[in-house]
Amino acid sequence: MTAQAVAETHERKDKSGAIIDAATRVFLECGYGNASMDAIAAEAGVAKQTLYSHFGSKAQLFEAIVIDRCTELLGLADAAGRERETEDTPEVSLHRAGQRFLRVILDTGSIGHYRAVVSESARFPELAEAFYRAGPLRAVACLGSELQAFDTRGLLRVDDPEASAHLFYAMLRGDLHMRCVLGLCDKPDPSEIDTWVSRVVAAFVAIHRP
Amino acid sequence: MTAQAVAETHERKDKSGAIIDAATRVFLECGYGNASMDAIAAEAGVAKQTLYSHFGSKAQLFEAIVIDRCTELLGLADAAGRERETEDTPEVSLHRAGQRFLRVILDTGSIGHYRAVVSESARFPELAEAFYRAGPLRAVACLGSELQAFDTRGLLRVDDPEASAHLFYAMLRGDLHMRCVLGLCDKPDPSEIDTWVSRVVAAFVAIHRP
DNA sequence: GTCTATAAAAGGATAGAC
DNA sequence: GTCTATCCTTTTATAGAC
Repeated sequence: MTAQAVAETHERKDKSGAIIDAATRVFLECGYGNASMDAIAAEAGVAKQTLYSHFGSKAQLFEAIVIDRCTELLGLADAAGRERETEDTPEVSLHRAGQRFLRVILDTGSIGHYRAVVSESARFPELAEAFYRAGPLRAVACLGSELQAFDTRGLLRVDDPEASAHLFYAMLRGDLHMRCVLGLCDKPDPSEIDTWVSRVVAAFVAIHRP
Repeated sequence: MTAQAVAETHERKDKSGAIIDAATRVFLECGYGNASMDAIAAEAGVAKQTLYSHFGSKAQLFEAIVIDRCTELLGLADAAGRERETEDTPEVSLHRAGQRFLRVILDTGSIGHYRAVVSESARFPELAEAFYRAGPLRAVACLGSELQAFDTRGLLRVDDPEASAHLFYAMLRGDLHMRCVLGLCDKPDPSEIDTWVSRVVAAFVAIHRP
C-alpha cells in the first residue's frame, strides 16, 4: 500500500509539504476517525510533535490536506478550460471532456478525497462546500460556457447550459463512480470507459440536437 | 437531532430491535469510527454489556445495522416492482419510477446509510457489495425488465436494458444526490425534484425513441 | 524547530452480582 | 439476560531537553 501510494504522489521539498503528503495518504486511506497522528508522523518520518508545531491539531491538519486537494482540483479544471479548441465539433469536444472528467474522478486519489469529504461532511461542513465548489461546480461552469458557445454557433440547442452540464456529468458518472467509491472496482478498464463515454456523448448530442 | 431521528424511525418491541434502531441512529449520524458503544448504549437505554451480549462486538453490530437497512431496501424495490401497470405509457411509468427513486435515495436515512457504507468500504468490503446489490443493482434489474417490455411493445427502442437503466438512474441522481450526501441540501424542494424528473424522462425517451 | 517521554482522556471489551 | 464497576489499550495533546 505505502509504496504504491508514495509512487503516485509527488514528494515535496519542504517539511510542511512532506507532512501534507503523508497525512493525505493516511487520511485518504483510513478516514479521519481511524487515522492516528502517530501513523501520520511515522509515514512522514517526523516526530509527532512536529505535526502539532505546524498544524496545531488533528482537525486542522485534516482541513489542510482537504483544501490542498481542492486547490489541485481547481488547477485541473482551469487547465482543461485552456485546452479548448474552438473549431471542434460537439462530438469531438464532448468526448475529450468526458474522458478527462472520468480520468480525474476515477483516480484513486480523487476517490479517497471524495470518501473522506463525504465521511466527515457532518463534522466539517465547510470542507464539503469547498470540495463541491472546487470540483463539480467548477466543472459545470466550465462545460456550461462551452455548451453556450455551441448553442450560439447553432451546433447544439442548449436552453439551460448549467443544467445540461450537470446532466452530462451525471450521465458520465453512471454507476462507475459509485462502484469505485464503494471499492467494488479498483481500476476501470479503459476500453470500458471509452465505450461508455461514446455512448453518453451520442445520447447527449441526441438530446440537444437543434 | 435525537428527537427528529426517533420520529422518523419505527420503534420495535424486542430489545434486539431497539438496539438496532439506536445503533442505526448513532452510526448513521456519527460514522463508524466516531460512534462509541457508550453513546449507542445510552441512546438505546440499555447497559453497554447488553450490546455485547446481543452482537458480540462493535464491528458485528455495525454489520447488523447495515444489513438490516439493506433488507429494507430490498423490500422497497420489490414493492415498486409490484406496483407496475402494464398499460402505462413510457412517460407515465418512468415519471412515477423516477419520483419513487429520488424519494428513496434522497431520504435522510438512505443518505446516512450510503455515507456509512462509503466511509467503511475499505474496512467492510462485504457490506459495500451487499449495499450495491440490494440497492442500485436491484433497482437496475427491476427497471431493466420494464424497459425490455417497452421495447417488445415497440414503444421504446432499448438495445441494452441494463445499461439504459443505469443511465436513467444516473441522470436522475444528477448532482442532487451528491449535494445531499455532502450535506449541502437537507430537504430538496419537491417542485425542484419534479421539474428535474420531467426533464430527465423527456431526455431519456428522446434517446430511446424507436 | 525537532526529538523523547509523558500526561490525560476516551473507548472497546470483560468480570461478577443479581 | 441485564446492570454496575473495572481493566487495558489506543490516541490526542503537551512538557522539557537539545
